[in-house]
Amino acid sequence: MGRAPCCDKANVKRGPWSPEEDAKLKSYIEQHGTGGNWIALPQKIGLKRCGKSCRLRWLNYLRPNIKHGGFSEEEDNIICSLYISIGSRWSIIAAQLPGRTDNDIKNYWNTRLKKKLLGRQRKEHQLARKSGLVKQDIIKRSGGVGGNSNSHSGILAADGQNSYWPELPVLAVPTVLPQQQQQPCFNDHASIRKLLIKLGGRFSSNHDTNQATQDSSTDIQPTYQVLDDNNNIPYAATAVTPTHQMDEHYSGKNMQSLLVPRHGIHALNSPSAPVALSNIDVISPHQFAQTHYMVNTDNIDGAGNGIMHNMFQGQGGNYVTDQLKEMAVYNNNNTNNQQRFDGMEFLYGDEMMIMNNRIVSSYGESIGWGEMLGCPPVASSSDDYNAGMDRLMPAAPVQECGFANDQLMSSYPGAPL
DNA sequence: AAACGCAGCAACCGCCCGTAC
DNA sequence: GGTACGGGCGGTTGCTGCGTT
Repeated sequence: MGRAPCCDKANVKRGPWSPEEDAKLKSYIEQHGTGGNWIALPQKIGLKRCGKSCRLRWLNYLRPNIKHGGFSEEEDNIICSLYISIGSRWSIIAAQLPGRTDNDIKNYWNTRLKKKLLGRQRKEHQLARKSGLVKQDIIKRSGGVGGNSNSHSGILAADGQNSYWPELPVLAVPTVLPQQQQQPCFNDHASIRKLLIKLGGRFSSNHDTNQATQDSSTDIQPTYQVLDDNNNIPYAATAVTPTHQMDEHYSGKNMQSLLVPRHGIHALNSPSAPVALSNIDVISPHQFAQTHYMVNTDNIDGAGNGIMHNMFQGQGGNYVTDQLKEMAVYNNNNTNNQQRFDGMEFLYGDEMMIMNNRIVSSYGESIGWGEMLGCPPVASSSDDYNAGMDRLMPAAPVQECGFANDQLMSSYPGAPL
């Protein structure tokens, strides 16, 4: 059944907004708010516009504190990191960048970042061809699945060099897939994400491509925790952003406002990425497994306590909270796995499917979530989970594990409800 | 100087989801 | 439980300005 249009298209004005229209809309909303009904709003103020159009105009342009253009390197990195994690969910990405709108970020991605990425990819490809044999040898010696200790590398490299993105574990997939011998095709999210992973997320011009090709597979770097004065782990942007390069928003006095509140959202046992839930799984498969699902949503205060409020002010606390809750639990739903797995093929090759919670590759192998991500496959309780994580990452402290609720804890992939 | 092509961005479109009835 | 409706979102379109030929 079709839907009735939200407005009479014949009688509404379309196209660019005039200053007069802007002024009308802005002054009305500032005085009266939206009244909870965008459809009725234009009639109230005598605008011949569709309600949806008014909403967009307000959200993307007239709303206070909107920033346009001038994206920083840090913002680039955050956008790319989140793109890897969650794909083109621009509204969630926008929630991480104060003053940015989803539309702005979407446009920026489509018109600039993607091209920037392509430019780097060409360089990478040339270098990869030169160093391909050497790299394979190093991967072989470094141990492959599980035994690869670089899978929980940290925010900063041991030598103090920036490691914008933590390294990803090298999985025991065929080292060179047929597709990888060709120029990648960037016609879908998955391909772009694969490239992002391959590049290690380094978009900064001060990162030369040599560095990029090396540290994605060869460096074994210690983990650094960035803690605040109260031994809390600050905002997850540190995972993608060296502390000394963080912009003012994420550093110094503002850092305090970004701290995860006690008993709030916590990334469990995440050595390098203390990930506030909203940052989801910015980084490594370890973190993808852990931070994505280990969420004590009971303690998320949608009304805006602590980090949630500070990060999402103006976004509607409950909205973001709900988004995050959704992400925290989705993996319990097999039907969602396929959708959510889109773009994660980089973990196990291009051809794969999910059968009974196991990922089956085109190579006839089957691994569980936990195995694939280097995590305990099943945690039936918080103790089990912690034990498993201790085994895997003994050096990584558990910060404020929010195990107030076993149900949410069990949303770890493969865990029982 | 004119024509053309391209990049950037604002706005629109259509679908999905949550909610009220 | 089914339907209608509004809000929200991601994808796409089309306009504008700038650079190149």
